[in-house]
Amino acid sequence: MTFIRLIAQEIAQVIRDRYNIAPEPLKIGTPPNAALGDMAVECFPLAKQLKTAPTVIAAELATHMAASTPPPAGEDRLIEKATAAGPYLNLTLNTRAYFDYTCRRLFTAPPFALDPDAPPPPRVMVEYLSPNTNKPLHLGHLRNGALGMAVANLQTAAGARVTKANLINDRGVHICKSMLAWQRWGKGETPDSRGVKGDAFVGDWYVRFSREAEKDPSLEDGAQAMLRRWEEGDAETRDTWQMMNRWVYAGFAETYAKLGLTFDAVYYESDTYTLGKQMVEDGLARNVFIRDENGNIVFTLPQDRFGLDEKGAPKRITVLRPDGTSLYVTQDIGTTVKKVTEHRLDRCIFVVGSEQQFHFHCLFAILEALGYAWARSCHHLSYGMVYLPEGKMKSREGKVVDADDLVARMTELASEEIRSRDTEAQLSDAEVSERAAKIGTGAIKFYLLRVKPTQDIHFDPKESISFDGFTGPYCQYAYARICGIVLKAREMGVDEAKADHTTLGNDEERLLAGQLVRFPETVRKAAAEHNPSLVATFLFDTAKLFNQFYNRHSVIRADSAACQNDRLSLTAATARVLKKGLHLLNIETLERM
RNA sequence: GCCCCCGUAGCUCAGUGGAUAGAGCAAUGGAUUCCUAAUCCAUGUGCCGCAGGUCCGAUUCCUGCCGGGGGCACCA
Repeated sequence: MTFIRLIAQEIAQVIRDRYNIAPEPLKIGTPPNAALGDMAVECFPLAKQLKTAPTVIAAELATHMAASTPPPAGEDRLIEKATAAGPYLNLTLNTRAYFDYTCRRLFTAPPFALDPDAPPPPRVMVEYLSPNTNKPLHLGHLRNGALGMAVANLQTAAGARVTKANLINDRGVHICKSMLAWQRWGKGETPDSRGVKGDAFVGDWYVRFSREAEKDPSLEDGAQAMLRRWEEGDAETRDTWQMMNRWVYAGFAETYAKLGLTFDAVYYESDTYTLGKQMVEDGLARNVFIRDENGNIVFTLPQDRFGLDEKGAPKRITVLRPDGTSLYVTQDIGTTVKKVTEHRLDRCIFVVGSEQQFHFHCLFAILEALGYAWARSCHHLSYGMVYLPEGKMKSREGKVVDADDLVARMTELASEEIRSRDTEAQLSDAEVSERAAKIGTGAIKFYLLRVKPTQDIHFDPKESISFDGFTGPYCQYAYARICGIVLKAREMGVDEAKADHTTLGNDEERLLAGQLVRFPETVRKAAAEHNPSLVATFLFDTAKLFNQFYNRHSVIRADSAACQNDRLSLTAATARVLKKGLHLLNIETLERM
């Protein structure tokens, strides 16, 4: 049971005592300043329920609590004092119970510890990244990857059994373009012979194709012809395709490793693109689909959710062409059913940009019409675009922020920063690059996750990404600083296991505890809403509250041994929260910075 | 035309049906004999896009409008 729920429970009991009603779920907030108390109960919902002014209720509850019999000696009540302030009931918590919970029990309840009574965990697939194999990853993929990993981690924390999937778009005319350009102008070069990453190598040929095709439009026909040869299984075409894809995968693997992107299942569109046709045929036989006047098999979109078209007729989408060739949605029908069946999924989360919202609305409506009950728990995690100052990124023109370049640049910046404070040059090159990698990628991931997914991001490469303020490194730094304190304090014999938390209670300590105690609810909410930015802002606030505490109070130089132990205990609890939270965002922690 | 997202401080963004709407950046000044100054403290600005409606109370919910972005299948 989380701390906030314990508080709510205690208040609910008081309300039952006083009014003989079962209150609606209570909202526990924080008073505007620490002097008022640790937590606040809003009495507005009760006012509605009891048909009494909220100010009267707050006052009556405060009086009732003051008059009630204290618990037996040696047993702590959570709420020590309750004061009415207008429509609010402000609570001052029992110091010992408050900090004991914060420091000792925060991770003993869901979402961090399994509830023995919980039903079996749902099986959830998070599908993310979904790169094309004709070019390297760019900033948009970084946002997708950061979101996918964080959402998967949050689902796991919330008790799900998660499978992370990557559906690689390894076929199609865009890949043929890279192949064609390489065949025509590549002179047998390879990534090795040119000394570049395989994905960058293939991407260069894609850009080259686009440039050449502007001068010579017949190249487009050449790419189409190559796609036909690919579909016919032409050996030479397939060989080239496999070789170039292998180069790309080798490049991707390096990028994944740098960013900590991992997958439990990989699907290739070359395997799945013919799926779904049979399901469409079956659906046609069951009248889920109809054949239109042009011979297309079409699906009529439910009017209640999709409205009507400009002519006032129900909207339709084609799910299979007259010649039996499939479409985007055809293969997604097949692929989704395959994934759900293979992994016995209860839910599917698709991390894909907002420009594909219509597609997923259609896909889910079709799956539902086909009779799949799980279709209702499919979710398209739609996120906003990443813009550059000059507008939308365009791979064709090479107008993108390359993922590897950005990682390299941020890592280099971090590295300079580390060296500038390593004045005695004691750090080895290996140590510097290890720290720089964690800080550089941490900055990027935090930057991409700190805004809610629906928000577009305007990325300014000139300003780049900062290490100060609302950033990943700020949170990492607070953690590293704590590690320094813990190390030093332990050397001095300070022992948080001996803490009884009775010496704590100044404003900074209370505010910090009030923050830490809300971590489980924050994680739960972030998981439920698929919104990692809630965790990012929470971590920043936590680090900030810690820094404020740090600035005014010393652990090592505390007045008494008891206080040293208590403060070390609170400090260590903060470290656990920061570490867990950063890991949820797939950001690494460092013990020294 | 229809659908989705966004509109809050100079900039980038949080936020909530309820206490005085907050952070970061940028600017200015200050703090280190002391646990890491990638830190902390102080100083300012807001018709919360506009107009209605619901409500005891709306920046938050509803409707309409304005502005920006994305999408509207037979490309993926």
